[in-house]
Amino acid sequence: MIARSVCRSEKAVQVLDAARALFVAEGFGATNMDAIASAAGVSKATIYAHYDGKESLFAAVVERECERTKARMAIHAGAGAPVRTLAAVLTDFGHQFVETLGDPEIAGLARMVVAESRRFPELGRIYYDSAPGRMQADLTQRLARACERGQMADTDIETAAEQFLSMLRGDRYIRLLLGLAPVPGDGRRAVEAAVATVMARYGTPG
Amino acid sequence: MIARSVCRSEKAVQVLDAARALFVAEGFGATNMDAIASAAGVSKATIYAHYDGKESLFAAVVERECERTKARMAIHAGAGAPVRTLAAVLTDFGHQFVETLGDPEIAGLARMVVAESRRFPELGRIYYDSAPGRMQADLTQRLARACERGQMADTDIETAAEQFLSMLRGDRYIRLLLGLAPVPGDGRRAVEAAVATVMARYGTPG
DNA sequence: GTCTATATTTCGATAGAC
DNA sequence: GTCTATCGAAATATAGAC
Repeated sequence: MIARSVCRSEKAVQVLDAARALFVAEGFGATNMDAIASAAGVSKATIYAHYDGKESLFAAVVERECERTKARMAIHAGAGAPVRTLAAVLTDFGHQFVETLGDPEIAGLARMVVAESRRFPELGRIYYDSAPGRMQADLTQRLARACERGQMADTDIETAAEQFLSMLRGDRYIRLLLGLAPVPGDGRRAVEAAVATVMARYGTPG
Repeated sequence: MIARSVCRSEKAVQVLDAARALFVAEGFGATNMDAIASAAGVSKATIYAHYDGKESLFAAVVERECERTKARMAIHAGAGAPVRTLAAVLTDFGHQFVETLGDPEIAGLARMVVAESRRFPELGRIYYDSAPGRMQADLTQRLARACERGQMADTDIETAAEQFLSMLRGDRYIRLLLGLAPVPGDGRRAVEAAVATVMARYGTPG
């Protein structure tokens, strides 16, 4: 399957980049097509030659960002010993996840999609499947493998994954969505605390 | 201190009610003053007689909703025995909290504030202090009392409170913000699981 | 495909009568 | 305070030349 981005001309990509920056910074309603054209270095007519209109352009921006996010959110397995402790797996995963959450591009996309999910309901679903749903699926799979190794009590791993991800998000996620300043150093502390709690509840004594 | 709402005339309240419904349903950008006037049964000029403009009206709506939310989010202590187990306190708190989250008015406010927090940064702070921050403070206080009774290990109760609240929100909260359909029965399950996890980590053996 | 210039609509805000 | 009627700006979208 060929990604649609490859099919886009150079100017079309410039438009998409400029639109992304403005939509993320100002929101859909507060961004106008003149500003996008100006930022992209093209005329408005050129935008309309490539996209059906403002709403269509917005959808294209979100869909491309979701594809990018999938790639950026890929959590890499640690390069340590072939078999690692559950705590090590969770800690590694947690730090990567929290760092990703703090990324302005990732956070900006989340805010933008939440902001406009009333006007574009289908984009909410696309985003959910690309980011939160994907992390949930990824972590659940890792926990399943830990179960097979006897590192976890044989419980509801879906719930365990959701709880761990939720604790990693914590208050930080809400504050991010609201545009409030992050508490420095908060992320690392949250990872350690979340790992400790998951281990206390789901870890095997051995 | 006298609440500002008491000072508002009847028409001003009609406007506020109509504006709330439309802003929540359509967002700030997609709502126009004609629609608000029409829904409120007044003329546009009347709106401008009571509010400085669209942005000012929006701020008034959010501020009033935050005040209402404070009242609706008040979690009532259980009317059971004078001294209750930690698990009972958490379960009671959790069910009330999850039910509140599912309330369309509460959820609608959250979506609306997140959506417009770029344009109105100060409203993000007001909302945070009224709702998530308030719940965090409330629960922390309850945990402090549980500590004094020896029902909890003497650990970081701020973190314990944040973890519990985060697990209660879980995926539900994100789905809510994105306008996705809730999973039925999901809330009750989440409460039980969150209580079990907190007890495993922070509960005293006794 | 791309540009300049313009058409057309929508919408926030106001003037003036009562 | 409230209404009807309207102004004027802003913004989406398009026409027509190159």
